Order: sequence, then C-alpha cells, then structure tokens
Amino acid sequence: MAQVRTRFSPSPTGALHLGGAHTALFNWLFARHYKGVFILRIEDTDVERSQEHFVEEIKESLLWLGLDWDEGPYFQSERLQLYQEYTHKLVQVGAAYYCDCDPEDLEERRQRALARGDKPRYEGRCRERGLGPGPQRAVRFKTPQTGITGWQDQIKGPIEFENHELDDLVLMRADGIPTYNLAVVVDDITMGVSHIIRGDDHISNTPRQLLVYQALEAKPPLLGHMPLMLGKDRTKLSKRHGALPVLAYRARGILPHSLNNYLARLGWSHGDQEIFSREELIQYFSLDHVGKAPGIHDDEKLLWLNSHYLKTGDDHELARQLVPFLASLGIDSPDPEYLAGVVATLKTRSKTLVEMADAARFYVQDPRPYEPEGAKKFLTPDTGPILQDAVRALENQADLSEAALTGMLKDLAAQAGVKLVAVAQPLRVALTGRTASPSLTDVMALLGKDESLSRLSQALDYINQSRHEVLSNT
RNA sequence: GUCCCCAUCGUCUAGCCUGGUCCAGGACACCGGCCUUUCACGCCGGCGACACCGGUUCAAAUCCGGUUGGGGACGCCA
Repeated sequence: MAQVRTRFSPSPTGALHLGGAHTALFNWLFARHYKGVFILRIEDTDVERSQEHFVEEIKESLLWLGLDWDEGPYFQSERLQLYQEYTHKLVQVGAAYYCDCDPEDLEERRQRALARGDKPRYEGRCRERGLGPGPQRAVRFKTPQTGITGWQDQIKGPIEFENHELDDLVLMRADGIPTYNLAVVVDDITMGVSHIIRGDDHISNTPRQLLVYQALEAKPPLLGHMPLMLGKDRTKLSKRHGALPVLAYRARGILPHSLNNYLARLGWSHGDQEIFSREELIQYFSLDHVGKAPGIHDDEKLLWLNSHYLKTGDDHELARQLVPFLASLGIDSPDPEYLAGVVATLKTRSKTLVEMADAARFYVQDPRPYEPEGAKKFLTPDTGPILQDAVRALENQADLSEAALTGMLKDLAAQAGVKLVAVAQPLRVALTGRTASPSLTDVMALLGKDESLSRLSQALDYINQSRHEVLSNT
C-alpha cells in the first residue's frame, strides 16, 4: 500500500464529543497501523458558528486521548484562495455555473416540498443561463442527470446512487467562502489523503463529492464509512444525550485509555478480546473488522473498562492523576509515596478518579463528622470498651504489617468473645468515619500508629459526649 | 415522502465473505453462590439473541429475494 494518509476534520462549532472522538480514533489507529500520517484539519468554513475556543478544546481533547497528529492543524479559512482557483477551473470546464437564486426563496420551496412529502431539490433555474460572476452569485455544480455514481466502500461494500437523485449543489457561496462539499474535495486532493474514514452520515454526500473529483479529473481516496454511535434512544448521538464532550469524561475521572479502549470496541472487534493496550490497538486495527451496524453508547461498559484500568494501573501513576481530583475537593496533594499507598487500597473499589478522590478523603482529613448511620450503630456505649481495648492493643503494637495487625484484630475479638466483625466495624467508623472502607489493616498501616490512636480516642470522646447529651436530654 | 445504510442476548460483539465443527461463543449489566473485618476485588454458576417470510441446498445465523423494523441524508451547515 502506498503511504497511508488519513485525516480528522472537525468543524469548530462545538466541543469534541464522543462521536467525533470515535472517528478521530479510527483514523488515528488506521494511520498508526500502516505507519502513515494522521492529519488534523479544521473545517471552519461556517463563519457564523465556528469559534476559536472550540479549536482549542478539540485539540486539548485529542491530546488528552493521545491522538497526536503529524500534520496540521490546517484551517480551511486560510485556504480560500485555493478553493477559488478550483471553482474557476470547474466553471471553465463547464462543470459548474453561477447562480443568483434567492436563498430565502429556495428555502421556502424546500420547506414546501418537504411538507408535501417530495424530495426537496434545486430545480436548476440558473443551470443554463450562462451567468457570469457577480455579487450575490453562488457557484453550483452541474450534476450529471444520467448515469450512476458508486464506490467500493471499505467498510460497507459497494454503494450506488443514481445521478438523477442528486441536485446541483452549491460549491461556492456568494460571499466567496466554499461549502463543505467543495472544500473537502479540494483539501483531500491537495493534502494527498489516501483514505477517508468518516461517519456514515456522510454517505449521501459521497456521490456528490465523487462527481466533483471526476470533474476535476482527480482520483478520489478510498472511502470507508463507519457506523454512527447512537444514544440510548437509538438516534444519532448529540448534546441532548448527556455528558458527551470528551473533556466531560476527563472531568468525571475517566482515564483516557479507558475511553480509547471503549471507543475502539464500539464498531470494531478483534475476536473476543475486550481489553487492549494502546500498542495492541495499533497492531490489530484494520477496516475489515469494522462492523456495519450502528452501536449504542453504553456508559456502564465504559465504567467497567475504567475500573479495570484503575485496578490494574500503576499506583504512582494513578496517584499523579488523582491529584487534580483531590484538589477539586480542596485537598492538598500529600506526599506522592503516601498517596500511592492510598491508591493501592482504593483502586479495586473505585470506578472513576472522582470516586477514588472522595474515598481518599479520610486518609488526609479528619474522619469526622462520622457517617450518621455508622456512628449511631457502631459508636455507642456498648462498643466503647472494644475501642478502649483497641487503643491498648495498638499502643503495644510495634509491628504494623498486615499479618501482625490482622493478628491484633483477631486477638481483640477473641478477648471480647465476639466475632471479628463486631470489632472491625466500630474501629472502621472511628478510623475512617464510614462503614465501608479499605481493609482496616491497610488503613492503620497507612495512617500510622499515632494518627490511628488519636482517631480512636476521638471516637471515645465522641461516645462519651453523646452519652452526656442523651442524659441531659432526659 | 424520496434516496441511502443497517438488522445475532437489554447493550457491545464473535461467527457470516470461504454454508455443516453453532440446539450460536465472549464481554458489560442483571440474578444466585463462594471468598470475606465492611465495601469492593476475585472466583464459580445462571438468565438471555440468529427480526419475519419465502427461495437455493442433503444442510442456512451464514447465500438470494421480499417484508417489517431502526437509523441517516435530503442547507449558500459540516
């Protein structure tokens, strides 16, 4: 295969969301697999809606996902001259013509046709008028009205359209800015794009673009239309389906590779494999295992992948990634070594970094106020003696290893003649403020002897205090 | 409405091209059990699908046709 050159070409009219990330990923994977080039191109010909800050957000999103580009970003708004040249060429060879139809009038006709149940299309009023350039004049493509335009889609297989289904699309607006259909073609030709991989919502544009290639006597790239991602309601994924911008997933505490792995497996597969490293994704990716049917976005599966990567990730690396999440809870990042230890105890219990940060609170903050239910149930006059015994035992405990602490807990239970759980829960609430937490042996080891002892006496104070409150209330 | 695309468990999917090895495999979710100092993790098990009709064939999830259903596109948006 000649050099592979793919591109991702978002329009900066909104944030990069899941659907965009999906196509970006497939293009990137394809380019990386074939050791080709991945191009970023910003399609900002919609002057009205394009915004600079969206460009930044798109770049940031791609970088966060690790989808680095080799060329670009190119901006269509900086290539207007080029589109003009191509437009003139098309007019010269008789493949395009000037049109002065009133856009509002056209819009009205379109609405009427739709209401009537007809296929709305430009009737070709200016097609044979031989108009020259002038103000308020757009350039339309003279679509052949006979014959068939088709291609071998790299994902869907053969697709064909009858040319008479197509109308004369606008290539160049009256204001001299090209439309999408012209700009893509010119760009893909001049940038030497070898493979266009895009959503299948572009299928109906494809015959038009192919016809433009023909008129330009240019060889079109290979085309692959990937199935769309649908929302739970099975319609095209859009803003109204929830937290969709890629950066929203970052904010939720999703790891970038979790999202990549998730997105890769939506519409693509490699046998029964679910978990892929970045390298494996590159190694295995190809268009022949991209499916044709649309997929529905499933947050649960994403969360599962994320918890998998949390579980299997490196403690220090995860600790580093956890820092901003702690910060947003108002917690200064503790010593990296200590935080890695904290992470080690939390990684199997968290689905996101947000959850992990929240679960980490008690390690670096006062466990009070205690979880009300837990305090009510486990920090009572009945459990006071157990806590007192625990204080004594811990004071004499020199070895804070897992085995030693487990032994200590078991001895405590044996001496009190109760089950281990009866000792563990009061201690847990005293130390962590909660009824659910990592293993107590881990907690005590990390907190250290002094801090643990101080939390136990805090809890004893709490018990005494509430007893007095009860007494004074009665 | 017209054109185009699609159709395997609730969801993501393997298998389909090169029919038999599939009374359809994996994963998420869900349910049950085990493990257990709590919560999780983990482990074991369970539930659960070839949209429908016809054709081709000794044989069809796999090939063909139709029906139904879903989606997408019909902009001087991309």
